[in-house]
Amino acid sequence: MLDINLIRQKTEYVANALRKRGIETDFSDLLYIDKQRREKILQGDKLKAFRNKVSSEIPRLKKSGQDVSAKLTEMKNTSEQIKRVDEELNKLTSKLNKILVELPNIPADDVPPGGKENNRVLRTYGDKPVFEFKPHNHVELVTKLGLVDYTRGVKMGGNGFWLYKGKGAQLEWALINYFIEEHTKDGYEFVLPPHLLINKCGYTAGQFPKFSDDVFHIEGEDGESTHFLLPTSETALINFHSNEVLKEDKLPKKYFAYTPCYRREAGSYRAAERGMIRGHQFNKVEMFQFTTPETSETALEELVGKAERLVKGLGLHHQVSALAAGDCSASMSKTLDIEVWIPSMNEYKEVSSASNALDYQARRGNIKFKRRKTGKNEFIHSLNASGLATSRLFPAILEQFQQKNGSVVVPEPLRKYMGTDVIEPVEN
RNA sequence: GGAGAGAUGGCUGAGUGGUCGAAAGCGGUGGUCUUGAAAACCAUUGAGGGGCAACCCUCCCUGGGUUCGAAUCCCAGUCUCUCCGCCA
Repeated sequence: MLDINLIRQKTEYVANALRKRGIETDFSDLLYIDKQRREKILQGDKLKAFRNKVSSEIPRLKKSGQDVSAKLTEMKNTSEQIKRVDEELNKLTSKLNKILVELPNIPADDVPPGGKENNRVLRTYGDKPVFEFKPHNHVELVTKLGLVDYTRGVKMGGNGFWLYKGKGAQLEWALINYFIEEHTKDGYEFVLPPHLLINKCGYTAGQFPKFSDDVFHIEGEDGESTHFLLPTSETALINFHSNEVLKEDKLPKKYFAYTPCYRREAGSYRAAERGMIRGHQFNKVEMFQFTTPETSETALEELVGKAERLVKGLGLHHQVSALAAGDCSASMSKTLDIEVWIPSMNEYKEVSSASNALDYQARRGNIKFKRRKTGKNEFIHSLNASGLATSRLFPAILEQFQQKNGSVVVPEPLRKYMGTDVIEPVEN
């Protein structure tokens, strides 16, 4: 949520910033409602001040034996007026919020304008592997190696689901273990949150109301959505401290969570993404930080650095990109992606997205900290970064580390969890 | 699933129609004392909003209602806790 005061005071600045996302906003309606609303507040406050004044006089007058019936009638009238004004005020407030809630975050100054095509590659690690044989794609590899079963996955979950088995399940779990170990070493606190969240959580994260259709909803007896399956544990973690006032010296708060992520991905099927590039469920470890406003920028660098170290540790060729404004999700002011090379697709695919939401989510979730110096409560800044999502790493590992004989070399950090250095083909 | 209890400031906890935004304690902050610290003592200490300001308004789980006036009374809902039953 954007600050209405900012929109009121720097209307052009906000409009220009949102233009970078490719959004044309006309704030005249919003500002008009805002003005009306403040007038209503003033009107109501005056009436209430009057009511309070007279109400406190009444018991005194009664005690001294005076007749107060005229005042009582007058106050009844005043109270009715107040009720009417409050009703109008409520209408204006919800009108205002309805608009405000749908506005996306303002892109940071150093975020390039435009859409995907303006994403900038900041740096690249390693080189594209060169094969002296005809390399297989990951769908062929997982089948030959018996790691992932698409047919049986679909028997259970339907289209868009797969299952891991044998060494595949172990490899998947090894990745998660590797991440957990690294984050724990870095002092992040491990959280296993609920996977079903109440709708308020989606609102705080910025997922709702606009992108409510992207997630799986759970309906109650009346057919209304009561919960939803989290599309990323960010949605859970941002709510960890909702409606709390944190102590400044306890910041930054650093967490990480492991959960599967559930997404509808309606209409996003692409033949090029068959395999495990895009499914309704995938595993992800997510890092999260609550920081003071002045430290969120360096926190973002820390998160990107951490995610990058994990990919480097696996020895995968990858790049880091700065997303253009239009490619950043609505809640985020700045996003850096880490993309890993998938040889068969001839493409880099996202394995981590690190973002700074500034106070956008904090406003929605009412998350503050007490500034020691001033004693005032301020909104915290929230940041999140995948660390990492497995569903693209798995194919990348198989494809980048495949051998001529069809086996795959296990990245060093995973070997202790796998109990093997190489995954060999199996009889199916 | 059945029965009961409860929800008040950072925390504990008083308050059952009118100087209650709210006692008291703890905690926090500042100070006195001390070589320093502790203890003790003194002072101070909720949040949000409107207004240039003086100042005013709102908030005692949420939403309605009664009343001139509600933390306090009534209705609905949410959540928490305890006990019983059932189940992983």
